[in-house]
Amino acid sequence: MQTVAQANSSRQLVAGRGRRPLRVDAVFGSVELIGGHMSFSRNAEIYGDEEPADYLYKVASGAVRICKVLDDGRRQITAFCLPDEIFGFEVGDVHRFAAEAIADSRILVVKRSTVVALAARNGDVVRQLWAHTARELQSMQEHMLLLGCLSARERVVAFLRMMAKRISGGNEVELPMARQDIADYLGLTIETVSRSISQLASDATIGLRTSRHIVLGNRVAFGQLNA
Amino acid sequence: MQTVAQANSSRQLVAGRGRRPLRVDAVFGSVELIGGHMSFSRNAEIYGDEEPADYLYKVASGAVRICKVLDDGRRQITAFCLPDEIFGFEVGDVHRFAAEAIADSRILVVKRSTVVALAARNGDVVRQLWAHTARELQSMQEHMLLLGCLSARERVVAFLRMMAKRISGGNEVELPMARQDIADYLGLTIETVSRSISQLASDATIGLRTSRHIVLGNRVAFGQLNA
DNA sequence: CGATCGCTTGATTCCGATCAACAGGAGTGG
DNA sequence: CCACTCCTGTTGATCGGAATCAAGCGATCG
Repeated sequence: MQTVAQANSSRQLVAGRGRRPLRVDAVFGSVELIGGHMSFSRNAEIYGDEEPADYLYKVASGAVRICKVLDDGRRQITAFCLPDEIFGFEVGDVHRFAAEAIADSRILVVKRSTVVALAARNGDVVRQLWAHTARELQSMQEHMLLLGCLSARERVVAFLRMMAKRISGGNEVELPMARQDIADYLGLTIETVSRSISQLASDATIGLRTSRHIVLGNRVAFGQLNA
Repeated sequence: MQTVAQANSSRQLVAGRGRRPLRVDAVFGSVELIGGHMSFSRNAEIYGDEEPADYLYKVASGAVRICKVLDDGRRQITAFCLPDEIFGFEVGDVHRFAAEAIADSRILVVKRSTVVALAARNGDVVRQLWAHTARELQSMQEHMLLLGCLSARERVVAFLRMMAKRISGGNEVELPMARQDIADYLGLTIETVSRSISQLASDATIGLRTSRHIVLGNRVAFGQLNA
């Protein structure tokens, strides 16, 4: 991990002092340049709910879940973060949700103070942070639609389609997360997720190479919300 | 509705040219100064899903629902907007959800281009927009927890507590929305909402002055997530 | 006044949760 | 190596909470 002073000199490198203003991705694309990196093994906590938010993170490899657990053990996963994606930056100074590694992961880290200092001087950085928050907001809204309206089967189909799009862009996925994580993301139980996937497979709506390796049929790959 | 030129002169007024930088609320607090206003009757659409996002709105009186309807008629309300609250500003140029008046409402309106122009020149404006988006994100995440984890009764209690806090700050609420809106917000049916409220009343967990006027008992007013 | 709307309540159905058992690896240690 | 356990995922049986279907009530309105 670097000091703020070192990060500041990096900032000038990134900003290209005296040249054009920072372009989109100037911060997020350059996390590698100004931060350190850490490794987390499967199920390790990256940060906890209510902990101070001192860092900004970017997935280098592996995958991360953003979640919160209620007193009685019920858990909701609000998002999965895949390679190249950013997480952990809060407007306040405390994390509202926890972040945990789904698989063994390498995570890039930048001090929050570095980003804040950057943002204080450069409006484009703030614009990027804002745009990033707005994209997160959008996917949360989509997810609320899923949680509020869709049946179990529909949720699983929507999930598989989304993961296929995000991970491979095609119609074949290697899921990085366990069934329990899928269940907690979709607001279902592990049994219901497993059953839904089995039924989709026996419908030939999807193909199951292994339990984690799934091939989407054309209906699922290109259809609308309903399967 | 004013022109951009007029709005720009307002900007200088608000910014206090040559003085301190814009304070928090410089944009949102001054919507009255730089925009127009419109009236909407109950159930009127303020803007639709997929429509161009040309304006930023602020509730003067009444209340608004932010929602999306699926092809088959299933509807999810993602948020309610109460007096003094802002809605309708998107990062992209298209609305992702519709906005409709819940009750007869007066809505203040500012052209998006005005805000964008302001933001282009003033970093604090961007910071405010970002902070606003971040607050929205936070409440969406809380709502996902509700939709993914809570039982019907728990959802209704959480909803009543939230509305009481937002509207009166105390333990008594006059709900501005119909049961159907509550149901679509909580991911339940109207019958389940009605039944839950009736049961809470017969438990003496809440008091029902009228169907919309609700008094929260101390357990509900100050308790945690579970009722 | 009938008609519509918002809300409530009752009866029944059904989807997903729960409880329970088991199969296939992966890792561990003798 | 095998026996062992642990972990993940699947499947079956049953239960229960919320959805659905249906009816009725009071208020508001044309």
